[in-house]
Amino acid sequence: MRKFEDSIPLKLLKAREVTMGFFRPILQEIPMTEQQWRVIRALNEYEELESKQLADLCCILSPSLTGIISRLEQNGYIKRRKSPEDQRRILISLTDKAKAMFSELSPRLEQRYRDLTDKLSPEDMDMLHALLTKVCNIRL
Amino acid sequence: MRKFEDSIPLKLLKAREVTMGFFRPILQEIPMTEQQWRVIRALNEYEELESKQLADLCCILSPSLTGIISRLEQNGYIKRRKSPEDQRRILISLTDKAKAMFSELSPRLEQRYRDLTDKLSPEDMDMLHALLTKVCNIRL
DNA sequence: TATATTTTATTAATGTATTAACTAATGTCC
DNA sequence: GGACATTAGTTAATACATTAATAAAATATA
Repeated sequence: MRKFEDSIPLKLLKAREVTMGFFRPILQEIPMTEQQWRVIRALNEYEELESKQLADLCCILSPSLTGIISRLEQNGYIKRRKSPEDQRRILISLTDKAKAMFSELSPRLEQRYRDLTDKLSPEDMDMLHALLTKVCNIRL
Repeated sequence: MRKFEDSIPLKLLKAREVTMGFFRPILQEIPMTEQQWRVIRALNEYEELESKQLADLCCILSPSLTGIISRLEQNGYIKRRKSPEDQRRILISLTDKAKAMFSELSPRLEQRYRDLTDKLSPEDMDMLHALLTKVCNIRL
């Protein structure tokens, strides 16, 4: 039988832990959780998003996102408005404060990302991206 | 600048979500959380473990493990005793009830694991294992 | 040997994960 | 136009994640 440590889900978890170790110290300075930062980063790229789109992109379930959104709003990092066409939908975007914070933090985090990816060869990185994409597209 | 979705940590998270989707329905029948099952699986393989070893193997932080252990104990799945040499350490092992439950559940979960890994070629699986091992060994 | 330091495990406080149940708005069918 | 199902978002309940602080046992040091 396969060994405990040879499980793909467990190795994915550990790998993620290792990689997040590169970024957590910087995020703590704000402080900002990794989930909050994921939301900020997605909104920085897509300007305005519905709650569901945000959940999908960030890999966060709706009930969790509800709390994350409201905390980010309390801290002045995001704005919310109802969609004109569909009153159920909520449209979310960054405040100027969030954009400023993003500009401050982003370069340092990008540098860390380079530090991280530099530990693997470019070929390994490409292969890793490709394999993870394949895994993400597996359907039960 | 690299796109939001191209982040390795995010892809690791999504890949893990996809893979866990194969097992969650079965664990829910007990019910048993994925963290609890990870602890059960580790103990099934190593017989008896200290709390810290368990945390390391399962990739669970000590404060989380404290709660998981006590819940598993309440449900009659694990036993705990103090280490004779070092009164700080706690030694944890499975009860007969847990071993029986493991024998019941394990074959179905192993089948799911095969279903999962069969979606990739053996070469891709080997490559994925190798790359994840490399990532896990990266040090800040 | 008394004190300081380190280590293991826990507690506390806040935030997120997961499932189920719920509300409200939209869409569908007749 | 009203009963129906569908969808987006929230609430509730329980479990886990993360950091900091703590208590107790072992170790190191003076």
